[in-house]
Amino acid sequence: MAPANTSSAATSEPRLGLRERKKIQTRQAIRRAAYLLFERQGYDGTPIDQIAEAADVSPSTVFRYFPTKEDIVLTDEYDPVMEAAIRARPADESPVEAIRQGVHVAMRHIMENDIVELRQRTRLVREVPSLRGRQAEGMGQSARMLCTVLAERSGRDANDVELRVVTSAILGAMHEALMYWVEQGQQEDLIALIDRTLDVLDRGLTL
Amino acid sequence: MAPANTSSAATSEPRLGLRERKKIQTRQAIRRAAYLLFERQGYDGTPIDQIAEAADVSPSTVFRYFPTKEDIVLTDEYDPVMEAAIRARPADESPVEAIRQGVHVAMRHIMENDIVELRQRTRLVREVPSLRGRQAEGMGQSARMLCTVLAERSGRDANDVELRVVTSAILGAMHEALMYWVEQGQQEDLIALIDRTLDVLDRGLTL
DNA sequence: CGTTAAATGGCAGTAACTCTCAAAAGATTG
DNA sequence: CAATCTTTTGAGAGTTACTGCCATTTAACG
Repeated sequence: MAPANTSSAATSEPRLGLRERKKIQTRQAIRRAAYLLFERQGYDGTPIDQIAEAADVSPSTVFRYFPTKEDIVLTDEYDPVMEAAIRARPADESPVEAIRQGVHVAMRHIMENDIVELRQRTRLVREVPSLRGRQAEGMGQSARMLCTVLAERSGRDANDVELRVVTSAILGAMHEALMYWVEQGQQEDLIALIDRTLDVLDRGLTL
Repeated sequence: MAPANTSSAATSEPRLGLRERKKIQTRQAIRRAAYLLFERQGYDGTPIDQIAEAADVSPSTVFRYFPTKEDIVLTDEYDPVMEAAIRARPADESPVEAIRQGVHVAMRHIMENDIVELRQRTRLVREVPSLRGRQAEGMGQSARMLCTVLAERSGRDANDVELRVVTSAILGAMHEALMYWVEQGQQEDLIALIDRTLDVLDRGLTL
């Protein structure tokens, strides 16, 4: 199998050493193999050893790249994107509105690059309890990030209860919207759905 | 051991058989032993075998009572209490308000019975990632329950997106409040804190 | 008391990790 | 280019949560 360098992201970046390139490649190989096997025989039905074999690396290496099996599925690097997007918004905007814009940007980013993976991943998260649990962890991280950013904008402490409550509520709501989306067969316009979700929050959770 | 309970002794509750009583007893023994060991040597530092030994049962039995180690920590039976409380509220009350009242009732219930355990448990949940993840699962259950109840009141479908968003946001927010509470040393009045949290939601997540 | 059903304990097996160490491969310097 | 240094990899042994299976004990019931 030839490398085939599918990344296609205008490789104008600083030339990475061979080591770095191989690392990225291996990482991708493992994830690809895993997703394929998960699709075919389910998450729980796929032992790490088998993933390792399919990706042509040793089990040790799999664990080196992904500390837990869940991490193979749950790896998004969109937090920084969203963070940047929010920072770019005017400081007098309401938290909900700022986050709305941040999510819009991150969403467009995802849709362009790997919407297929988003579907697959969300489906897995929905079905496998341990993944759902792990993702909640990730949301905790995102929440802390949002708190920090919003704290700067509003001049509050990043540990302010109300601030933390706001971010947690928003993330909880959006997660639920995502789940709804996959349950419905991912037909709806995701951005519109998220907007509706944020509207509900905006108007004080009235029905 | 002689039966001794047969007729004369007014055994308070609907007379449980010896079997049932022993089961409850065993369950409690395991949990007590576990909490004690967790306190002393941490959650991850305490293998099931040790818990079994301390509770004077076999490891098999531990797994029979608690399908996972996490379940030893996370077992609350307050959902039904809250459900009943919400059902008792007038149907024209807003979701947030109804849940507020439901939480009040459940909280009082907890405070009277096992506030010590609440502290210990919440502390554990805060510290141990796997527990946090598992608890998120539990919140999912609670969310579905709330959806069902609120659906009846509002005449909506229990699967309505907005309904689901509302419950998820509320639960996410309350969870965060609880975390804040333990972080601050559990000094504040928990009920007041939760009220503040719900107020934030009520006014549309403005700061 | 004898029979039945449930709870228990022990044991073997699986799978997700963790640790350690030696070999292989990329980077670096003379 | 060779020698050395550093990073990545693979292999093996060990831990622990969990699953199934079967024999034994123990409560329930006629």
